[in-house]
Amino acid sequence: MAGRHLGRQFFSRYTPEVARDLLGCVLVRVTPEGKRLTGRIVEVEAYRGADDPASHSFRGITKRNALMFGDPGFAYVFFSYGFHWCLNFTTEERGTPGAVLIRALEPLKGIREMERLRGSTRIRNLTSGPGKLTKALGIDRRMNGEDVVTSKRLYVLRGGAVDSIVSSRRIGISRGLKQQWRFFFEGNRFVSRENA
DNA sequence: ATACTGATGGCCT
DNA sequence: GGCCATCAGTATA
Repeated sequence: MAGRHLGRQFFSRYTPEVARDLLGCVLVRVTPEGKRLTGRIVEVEAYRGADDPASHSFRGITKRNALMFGDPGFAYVFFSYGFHWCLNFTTEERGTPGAVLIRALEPLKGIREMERLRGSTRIRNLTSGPGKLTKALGIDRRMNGEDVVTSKRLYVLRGGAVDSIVSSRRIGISRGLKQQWRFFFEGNRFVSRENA
């Protein structure tokens, strides 16, 4: 393992396990202007394949979801509700679909730049949702397919201390309600919402 | 505090 | 043509 960088093998596991282990890790985004923006991951959701009706990959491979079927450790960025981008990291071995949606961050560094990109100075509102955090980090379709294991502009550092973890149903879906595949830090003020 | 709604694009049936 | 892995604003309490 090279330093604190998350490696390929970290992502090459059962998706809910990867999701839980991503909590507390630090997401790093280096913008085209060279600004380094970082945030601690405090809320995630796991999505799998044929066993998960809420997943984009439930019905098999398509042009959009192909990354979920490929190698682990890549960014899967999709466009949501006509407005927002959502950031995921692919998981599981090649051929087994999976991805972890990054739902909320606790801003650490580059907060001034995040405020600018986000058009808001309310820190609690900066990255407390999947669409908010992509805007704050300047992430859009250009990051789709980025190899997070080798990238210099989008990667993840192993976390330190871990708080108390809670799980719940996933947010904003109507199927796959039985899986408790949303994980977040209990009581963290940057989580998008406490209950589901 | 919670509830509803409009905006808006792409994917899938 | 219907359905979203969302957010901000407005309305009601």
